[in-house]
Amino acid sequence: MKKAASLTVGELAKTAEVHVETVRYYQRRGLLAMPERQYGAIRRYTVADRDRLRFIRRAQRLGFTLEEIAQLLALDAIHDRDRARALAEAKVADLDTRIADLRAMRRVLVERIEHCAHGQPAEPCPILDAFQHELTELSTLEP
Amino acid sequence: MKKAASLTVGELAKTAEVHVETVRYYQRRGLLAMPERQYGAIRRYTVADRDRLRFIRRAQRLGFTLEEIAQLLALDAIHDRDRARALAEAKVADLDTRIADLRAMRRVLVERIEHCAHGQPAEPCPILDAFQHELTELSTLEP
DNA sequence: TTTACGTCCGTACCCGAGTACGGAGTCAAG
DNA sequence: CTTGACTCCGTACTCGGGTACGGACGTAAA
Repeated sequence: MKKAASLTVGELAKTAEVHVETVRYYQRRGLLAMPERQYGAIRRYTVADRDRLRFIRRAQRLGFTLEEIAQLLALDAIHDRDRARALAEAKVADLDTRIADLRAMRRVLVERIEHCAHGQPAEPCPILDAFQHELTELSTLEP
Repeated sequence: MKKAASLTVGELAKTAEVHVETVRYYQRRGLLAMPERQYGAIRRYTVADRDRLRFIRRAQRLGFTLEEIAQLLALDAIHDRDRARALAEAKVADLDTRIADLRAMRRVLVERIEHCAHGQPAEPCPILDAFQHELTELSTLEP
């Protein structure tokens, strides 16, 4: 059986695989709430905090900035459903663009690898020549 | 008819949509060669430089760091075919992971949008609750 | 109840990826 | 042959996303 988890900042950081300073930094940025300290005691965190922290890290790996992640997290709290949906839909469109670009890049890379495997050993393997020309029509992400 | 292009750094920057300082920065980082100046004259660039510059920007939008891009560009110059292929294959694996993560994120977001559209207007639209739990099994990118 | 380890907090520092600045040199059009 | 725009180059600054440091306080186990 597991107790209703109450974590110190160090435990929180460890289970979410970040440094304690990072937790504090996210709190300063408003991405994470700072639980009240009881009677000048140390702060206690919950598994919800840990999940939120993990979510932030995943989103970051996917290329979202902390600013964008703050927006994503804010959807949660929005009671204006239309606005929440619109924001979420914009994020989906963003994801679609990224996925398409990555797939295009992958396609070219694989093609070049095969080409390289079948070529004459004497000549160099110009894996990137193709990039110069074939990726020209990639859709552009918003700036 | 087009003349055999020879660009100044300003023209180069403009056609690749970066700032002049960025060109200089990439040269310092070794991503871009610095053409010789003839007799203390100003430097002249070619369309190949422009293409390389554009490639760098595209790769960057896809989430590669300048360091990684330098590696990608280096594949071009490698005559050790096995090594070039191995590097390219590692990049493909990296792309696969990123694509999978983005798709997982997209799936969850779309599902939540639909859920939100069908729910009772009175309750909040917890678009992100799902993220907390359903994205837990996302593959992790290398750190 | 002391000792060792953790928390709390401010402040300072670091790295990646640029951006800005300013003085001297280059070049083309008038 | 001068004027105005551009180039060259070093150095300094910015901004996002953290890391490191250090002194004072909290807490659990010996």
